[in-house]
Amino acid sequence: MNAASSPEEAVRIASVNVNGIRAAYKRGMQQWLDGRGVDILCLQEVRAPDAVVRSLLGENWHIHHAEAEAKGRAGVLIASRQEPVAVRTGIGDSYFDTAGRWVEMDLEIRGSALTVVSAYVHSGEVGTQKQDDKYRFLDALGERLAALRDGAGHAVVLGDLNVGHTQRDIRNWKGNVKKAGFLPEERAYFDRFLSDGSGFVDVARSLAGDVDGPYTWWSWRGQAFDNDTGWRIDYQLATQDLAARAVSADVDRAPSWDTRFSDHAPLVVDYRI
Amino acid sequence: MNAASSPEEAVRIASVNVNGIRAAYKRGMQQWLDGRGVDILCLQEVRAPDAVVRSLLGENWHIHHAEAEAKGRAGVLIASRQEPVAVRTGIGDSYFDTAGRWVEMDLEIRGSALTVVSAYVHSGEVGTQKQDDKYRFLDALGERLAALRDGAGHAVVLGDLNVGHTQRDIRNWKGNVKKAGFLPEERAYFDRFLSDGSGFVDVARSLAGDVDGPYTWWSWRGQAFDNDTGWRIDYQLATQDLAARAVSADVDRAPSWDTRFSDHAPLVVDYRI
DNA sequence: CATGGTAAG
DNA sequence: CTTATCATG
Repeated sequence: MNAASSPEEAVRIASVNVNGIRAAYKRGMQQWLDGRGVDILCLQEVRAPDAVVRSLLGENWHIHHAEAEAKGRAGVLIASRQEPVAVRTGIGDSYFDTAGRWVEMDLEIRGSALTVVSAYVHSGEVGTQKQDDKYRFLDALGERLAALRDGAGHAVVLGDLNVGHTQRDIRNWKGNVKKAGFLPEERAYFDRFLSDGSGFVDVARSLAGDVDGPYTWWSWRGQAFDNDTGWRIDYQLATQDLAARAVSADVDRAPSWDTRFSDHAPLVVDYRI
Repeated sequence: MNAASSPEEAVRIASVNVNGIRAAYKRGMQQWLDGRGVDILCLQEVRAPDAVVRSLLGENWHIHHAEAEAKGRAGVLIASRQEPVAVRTGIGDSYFDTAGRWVEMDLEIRGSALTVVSAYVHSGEVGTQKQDDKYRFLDALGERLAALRDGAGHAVVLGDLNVGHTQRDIRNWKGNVKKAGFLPEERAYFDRFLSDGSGFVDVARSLAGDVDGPYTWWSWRGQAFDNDTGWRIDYQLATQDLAARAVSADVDRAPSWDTRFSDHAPLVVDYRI
């Protein structure tokens, strides 16, 4: 784990799929947060009513939270130490307006405009409506990326995007080419999202280089965590100028199975703004 | 807790609402059973598939188990160390044939015929269908008691009958006169079941005498267990001759909250047959 | 293998 | 406050 506060002139942004914030807090998420000096905390799969979320996170945040219509499902939020300029809910396709999968926050950081998006893409399941919904959501995500790229300020779209982009992003890629999360059609979306000219950079991959992982999700089942049989499906996709200002990207993999507070690990990036 | 095996020439019959046999085993039911020398074990609210039940109880029982049609609900069984002469499922009213609330086992104990019934009466809820079902089940129970009384051998109808008979059977009877489990109409059934001429005796009451309790159920909530705010709703109703042969009736109240394996305590009776 | 909601107790 | 099931991940 890194220093307890972000470096001078840097903003620390963390993305975590908490898989139920109540369970995560029971398992020690607060201790992680206390030691991490996060400026902007972005969560996915919050799975709790707003009042519960606010009482868990405490008073010292400006929270923008979008619950799903279905109780106990999905839910995304952005919690900022600094007051936001604006907040929005919804990816632009009204079909997803009550899905609890997309929130945006505009901030002004030392004179620079920054838009942060916390996103939770569908898990999907081949041959079901869920997979259709996932593609439709990814379509909308592509459109929103283009609009953000064409905007004035910095932007970072982060969260659980539920797709492994390349063979380096999944431990057992050969066994998963027909599974939701590593389908060729899903991966092609990410080829487009991250192509030259897309205006966006996969910050963790850019800083880690051409290596396997680092993974951000491991099944609870079996020995997946202990064997590091994981998937890199949590991302921070930053506009080019912002990505160039990223000085570190860390996956806070827990030291052991029983110290995990979620099946996902936090992805923490420091941006020098 | 009593001696580890039943006295010579006595048969030890235990009744327990386990509130889910899997949870009960996790909480240490096996240790209770190991130390108790039970000859005939009668369970209610088993709430598990037959294969799971048999693997938990092990090989050394003759088990007659009636699951409910609805998975994870109700379920009663009788497990005997000795091979039964016959087994039956169902109280006689076919409406309850798949309810998982009534099983019978005929045994021959040193030349005497003994019928054991494990019963799980509905909890009921005032003003709902559940209360109607409870009364209908109690009607059938009354008819079956009469038939057993008129039969040749000994009989004991035991289990979670979900009614407190008298003011001595509920800690807070005044607060519960309008609650299912202590309604005048429900209590009147027990007046009839246990009247002179009914042929049946409430063994635990008969041996305990005119005292408060001993209770057999305490809500999981609050301090009900620690304060002994309980209900006596688990019974062994024995035919007169058999009841006269009961030498002890013990409620195995756990020493502390966290050593309970169910919200009900076992009711263990030794019959000198 | 975990999450939360649910019906039931 | 606990049980098991359920849909979801």
